[in-house]
Amino acid sequence: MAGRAAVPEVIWARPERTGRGPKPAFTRADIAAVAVRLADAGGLDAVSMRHVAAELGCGTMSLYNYVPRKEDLHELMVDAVGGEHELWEPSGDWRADMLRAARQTRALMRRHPWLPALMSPVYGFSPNSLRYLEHCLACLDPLEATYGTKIQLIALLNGCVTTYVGNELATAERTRSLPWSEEQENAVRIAYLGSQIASGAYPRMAAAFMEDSGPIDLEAAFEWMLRKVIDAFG
Amino acid sequence: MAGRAAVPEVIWARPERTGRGPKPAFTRADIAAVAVRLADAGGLDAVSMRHVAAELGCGTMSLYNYVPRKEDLHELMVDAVGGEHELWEPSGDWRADMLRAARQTRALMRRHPWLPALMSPVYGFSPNSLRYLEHCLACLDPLEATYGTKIQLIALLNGCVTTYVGNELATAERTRSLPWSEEQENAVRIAYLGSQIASGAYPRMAAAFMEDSGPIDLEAAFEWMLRKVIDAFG
DNA sequence: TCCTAGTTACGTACAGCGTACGTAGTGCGC
DNA sequence: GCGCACTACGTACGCTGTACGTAACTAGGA
Repeated sequence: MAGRAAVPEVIWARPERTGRGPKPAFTRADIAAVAVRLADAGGLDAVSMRHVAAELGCGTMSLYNYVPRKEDLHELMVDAVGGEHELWEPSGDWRADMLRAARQTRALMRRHPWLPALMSPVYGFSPNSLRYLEHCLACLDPLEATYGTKIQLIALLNGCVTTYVGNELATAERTRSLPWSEEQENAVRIAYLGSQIASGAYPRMAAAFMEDSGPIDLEAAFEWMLRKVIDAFG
Repeated sequence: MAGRAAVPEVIWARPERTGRGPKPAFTRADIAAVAVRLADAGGLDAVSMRHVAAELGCGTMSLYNYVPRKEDLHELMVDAVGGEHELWEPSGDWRADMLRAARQTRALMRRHPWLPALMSPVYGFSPNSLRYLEHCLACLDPLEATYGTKIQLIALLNGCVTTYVGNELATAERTRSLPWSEEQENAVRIAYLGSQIASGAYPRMAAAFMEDSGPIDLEAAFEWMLRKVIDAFG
């Protein structure tokens, strides 16, 4: 009879404390905050059950009283930073509001570079995710469309932002614990790409390389992408 | 002096064999094929260096002669399945060609459900990725735009497909090694979502739930999303 | 032709991971 | 006040990636 439940559980459905026995020493918010801090400082790899427990000042296995599986810890983290979303009074211009939401999400992800890697539709039910989704729907009130369409718009936009920022951050995160720098890694990859292009097998890529459109403006590219997606909805 | 290089390396820049010493027992293609087979059968978790080596019939550490880091094994895998892309003669209608490419990518990801998780811009330099990118650029010849814009279009489209299919597959992959089924997990999450919505805190989500738009047609939603994005480019 | 240097092959070992399980101790509800 | 549900946590298992050392092998240079 001991042991973990053999049936799936949503951590949000599990009450934080049940009233019997010693008072829990921490809240979920405490735990999430510690995990987020560790991830911000040392990347997702720094978030291990042992490490989080040590930082909280308790034994490793005690953590399992609060967080049945590591995945739930991730869910707590996503929800915690989701709380950083600052909502606003919908302006009546849904396009502008969607832009604003996307920019905010991007800022959030740059503050917490591990976030894109944890983004999963599975985590879409956390309190702060629901709060954010409801807010976006409110912003979309002026758009004449079914809720189904609106939710698709939100999902598509979030997906694009996640992909976009994830790409921006991928190398940085990847090289965090490696003995060489992001610049070195990029240089090596670009050198290889150049050698391939020089082989003549990829004429259009070669042309793209020659195009020399000046320094890439990540900011502008992001805005451009957002507008394309938003415009697609009328 | 012994030990691995302290400088980044691209596996594709490293020759498959150098001519001295015993002949290698396997090719990269062999290794990639085994890893892909394991991942198809048991998910990404089944792809460990030990497991792959065992399947190849060699010692674990021998594998490191071919693949310096596990990450490179992933890169091999992505490239290997990228080879499954069947290219075609550009039709002259770039919209149709992009649709075709996206559908093919989706099919590829459904055949190899671990693929979305490994999709990273970092792997964009593998031979088959370059081949695919060049092909897409050829399809976009009729579109009047800079190569920079075209590459952005391709990236955006790939990102959307990855996000979309990744979302479709996330739960399935996640529950693969769990003691309960995808359906059970979904049921629990939806039950929780329902309880939250019933609380009245999310009126628009409640309305969305009530909307009852009939059974969700994933296929149609995917096509719809593609058209939206493609149409955004004119 | 032989020698040697660069490879391949692979066993051992280490640090770290998630977490199952067992055992104490604590305090609320009956 | 009794009992039970809960917290706390040490130990242990099987797994991971991979550093390192050693033995076998073979192509290139003398």
